[in-house]
Amino acid sequence: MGVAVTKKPKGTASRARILDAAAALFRDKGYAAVSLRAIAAAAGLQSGSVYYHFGSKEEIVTEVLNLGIERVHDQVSTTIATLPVDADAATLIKTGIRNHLKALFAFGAYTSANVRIYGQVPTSARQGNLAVRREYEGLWDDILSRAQARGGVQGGIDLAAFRLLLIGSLNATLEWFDPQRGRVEDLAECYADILLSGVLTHGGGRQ
Amino acid sequence: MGVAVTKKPKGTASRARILDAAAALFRDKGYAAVSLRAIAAAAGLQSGSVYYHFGSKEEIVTEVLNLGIERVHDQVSTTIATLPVDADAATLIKTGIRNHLKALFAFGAYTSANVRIYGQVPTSARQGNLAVRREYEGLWDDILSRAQARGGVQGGIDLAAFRLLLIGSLNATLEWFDPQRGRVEDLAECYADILLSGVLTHGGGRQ
DNA sequence: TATTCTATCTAACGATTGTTAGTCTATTTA
DNA sequence: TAAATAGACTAACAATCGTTAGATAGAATA
Repeated sequence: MGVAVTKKPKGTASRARILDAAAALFRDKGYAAVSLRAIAAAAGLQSGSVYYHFGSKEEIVTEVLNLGIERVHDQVSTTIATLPVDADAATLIKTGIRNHLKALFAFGAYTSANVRIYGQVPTSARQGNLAVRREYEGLWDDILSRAQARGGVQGGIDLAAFRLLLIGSLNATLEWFDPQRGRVEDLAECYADILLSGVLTHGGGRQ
Repeated sequence: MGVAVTKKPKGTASRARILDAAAALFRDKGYAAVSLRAIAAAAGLQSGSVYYHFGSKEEIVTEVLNLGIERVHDQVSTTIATLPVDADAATLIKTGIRNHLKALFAFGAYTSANVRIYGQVPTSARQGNLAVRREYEGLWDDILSRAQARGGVQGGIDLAAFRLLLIGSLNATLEWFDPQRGRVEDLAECYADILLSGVLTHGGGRQ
C-alpha cells in the first residue's frame, strides 16, 4: 500500500465532469432547456450513466447551486479572516468586494448558473439552496456591521439594503464583464470606489 | 359613421392576454419550462389558437422582451424630459432611479421576465431585443453625461461602469423587493442616497 | 342573401423529455 | 480464485413538446 496516496475512485472524476458540464449548460440555456442527454454528452457519458451518480436532474442542479455559493463564501470569508482585527471600514468592504468578484469569475459556470437560474428551478432545489444563501448573507452582514462598528459607515445607512444593493450589483457584472478583456482587480477597485464614496462631487447630496 | 371610436377587434384582447400570461410564466419558470399549452391555458385559449396571433414561441418571447424594456424607457425618458433644463446632477440621477424602479414594479411581469430570461432565450429573440436595449443604455448615458457636464459628478468616475452598476443593482431589486410590503419611492430614495454619496463617513476614501 | 374573414377549436405529427430496467466489463475484496 | 462491487452501456417507457392541418361558428362585407 506504500505511501498514503489519496484514493481516486474512477467515478469521482465522472461526477465532477457531470457537474461542470451541467453548470455551464445551465448558465447558457437555463434549467429546463438543458436535457440530461446534453449534460451526459458534455461529460462524455450516455444519459443512463448519469443516474449512477445522481438520483435526478433536480439533485444535479441543487449541487450546482450550492457549489456556486459555497465557493464565493469560502473565498470571501478566508480573505476577510486574514485582515488585522483593527482593519478600517473601507478595507473590510473593499476586501469583500474584491474577493466576491474574484470568486465569481474564477468559478464562473457555477456562480453564474446560480445567479441566472435560481428563480426558475424546481421548488425543492431552491429550498436546498436556501441555507447556503442565508449563510452567505450572514457573512456580509457581519462584515458590514463590523465596518459600521468601527465608525467608518454612516449611521443612517440601512445595512440590509446596502448588502442587497452591493451583492446585486456585483452579481450583475456576470452579464457583461469579460475577465479576458479586463482585470477583475480593476473592476473591483472601480466598484468599491463608487459604492464607498458615491459619484457626486463636493461630498454632499445627503441632507 | 358617427364619432371616431377606436375599433376593438376581438382578437386584440386575446393577443394581450397571451402576452400577459407569457410574461408572467416566463418570469416564474424560465423560457424553456413554459409550454405553449400553459400559455394558452392561462390566456383562456387552446394551444392551437395561439398560432393565429403569433407565428411561434420565439415571436411571443421577443415581444415580451421588447415590451419589458420599452415601458421602462418610456417612463424614464418622459419624466426626465419634464425636469428644468438646469436641473442638477443629483436631481437628474435621482429622477432616473426613481422612475426606473417605478416602471420595473408597475410592469413587473414583463420587466422581470426580461431580466431573468434574456440570457436563455433563442439567439434570434436576443437579437430582436438588442436595439431596444441599446436605446435604453443610450438614454442613461445621456442622463449621466448631462449630470457630469453640470459639474455634479466626480471627474474620475467611469460613466459606463457606473451605468452598469446602477442598472444592475436596480434590476436586482426584482429578486427581493415586494412593492406590497414597502413603497417603491422609499426604495428609490435609499438606493439613490447610497449610489450618489456612498456609505463611508467623512466623505473620503478616494485618493 | 351569399360570401368572405376572424377567431377559435380539435386532433394529430414527429421529436424530445426524464427516468428506469437490464446487461456488460473491469476492478476490488474475500 | 471466487464473489462482489463500481461504473458504464443500450434500449425502451410514457409523457410532453412546438407546430400544423382542417373544421367550425359567428361577424363583417358585398
